[in-house]
Amino acid sequence: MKLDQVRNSARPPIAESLREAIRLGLLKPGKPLIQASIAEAMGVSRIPVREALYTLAAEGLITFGKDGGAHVIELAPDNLDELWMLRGLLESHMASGIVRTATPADVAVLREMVEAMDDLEATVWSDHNFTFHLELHRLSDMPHVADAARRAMMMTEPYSRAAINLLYMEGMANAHHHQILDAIAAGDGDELTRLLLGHPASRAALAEYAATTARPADQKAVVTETAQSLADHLNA
Amino acid sequence: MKLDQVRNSARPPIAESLREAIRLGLLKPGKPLIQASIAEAMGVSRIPVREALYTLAAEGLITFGKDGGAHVIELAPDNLDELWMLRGLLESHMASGIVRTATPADVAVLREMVEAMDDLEATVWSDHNFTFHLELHRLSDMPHVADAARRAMMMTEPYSRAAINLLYMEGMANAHHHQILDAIAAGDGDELTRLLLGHPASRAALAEYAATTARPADQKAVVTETAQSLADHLNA
DNA sequence: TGAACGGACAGTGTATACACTGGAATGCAA
DNA sequence: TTGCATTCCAGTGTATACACTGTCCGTTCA
Repeated sequence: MKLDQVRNSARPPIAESLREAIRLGLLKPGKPLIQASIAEAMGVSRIPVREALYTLAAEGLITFGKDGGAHVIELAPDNLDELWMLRGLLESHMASGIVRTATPADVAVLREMVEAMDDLEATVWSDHNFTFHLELHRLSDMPHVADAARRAMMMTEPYSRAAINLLYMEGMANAHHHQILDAIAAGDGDELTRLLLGHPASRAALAEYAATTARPADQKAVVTETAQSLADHLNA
Repeated sequence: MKLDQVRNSARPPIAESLREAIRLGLLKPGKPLIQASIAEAMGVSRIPVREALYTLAAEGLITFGKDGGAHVIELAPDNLDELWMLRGLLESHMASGIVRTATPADVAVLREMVEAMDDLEATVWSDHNFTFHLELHRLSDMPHVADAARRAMMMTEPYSRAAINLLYMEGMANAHHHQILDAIAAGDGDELTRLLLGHPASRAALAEYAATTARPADQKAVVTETAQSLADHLNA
């Protein structure tokens, strides 16, 4: 939902900074999110901060503990498996829409993205991967399915990033992207469906990683300055 | 997400009343939701009302227009189709979990629900149908998939209810429920998957209805008193 | 020693007050 | 009558102030 187009509000930037900080693992799972600290970091009162927090809570990125305080969500390996599977299910469902609506121009854009990723190191690679999948979602022309998929992707992203870093499987992932691209270019919906369901190897790798640590690791990333300073302020 | 267990807050009841009023069609799509009116109806200030509104917005039940005001979401026929399909997709994915975890006691509970629905008139039937599906979701043991399915179901519910009323197909729907029940009792995951994807007849009926009117009709329902009085206050 | 009490404190929940904005209503001139 | 400027107002955004609650820690008493 494009909730972030409100008239003259300080809330959208707050929510977006928090989302980004969580997604990039700058704010670790379980970390308490103190309203006053966020307010201070963003230079506003607690009112818009609270509203941003409730938005994120409904998005599943944070939860309110028994103490009433907000915390970055913690995912058990089971949850990670489920969300990873869910995202594959939704993306594979989008395949038919993608092959239906993708124009040659769209394919060209995707090709550019995929080829640019061939040369990236793992850390920055995850950022591009994220964008690539969002673009696929957009092309599906199924806004609600895409919304659910994005939600699942946002929740798992900190863990996925860490797994990518550790397992260094971006070579494999890039091959996967090229296959996706070819299927779209060929208009082969069945093949695309199969590809987007997720290849077993990467799911197995992630599941293994999740079963052992289930915790995001520190990593470099392309970060907005406000998200970075917000995270710094909260982690201090 | 069980967001509604906050310490000592007036917000959860507000959000729940609004959800219910929207789900039951007491508040029509497009209806402006004036913060001050809701606050007055619930006997609180605008602050907790605003927070409830942002929660519902993230759930997709309301949107904020260009004027900055909140409105009950309006769904075009395309969106309805997509959401019905999405819900079917998610529920069919849950089939394996349901047959895995459902105990004989669970099946007995479901049987009681299904048999009770055989004798209900269409208006109240929808309420029980809603509960029945939530129970299926719970049994799936896939909380995040269930959450996405519930979300889709909440969004379409006002329209579904109206369609059920108009098309009076609850006989068919009840037969469907009995089949679902049998598949669970038999532990037949494949059959349950097929059933939960949605039978074409009902989807066709819904789609036809959506294509013509795409608007919920007035109807009787089992309503919480607070939701009813809230809706009355806002509709006055 | 150990356990119960109590007070400071950190943090959340929300009512009130005020600033801002967009649109509708009003009034005036041509 | 129409066009336009001005005023008003309904409604939102948010800062401030205060109430409440749970927790931690020191103190006191058995």
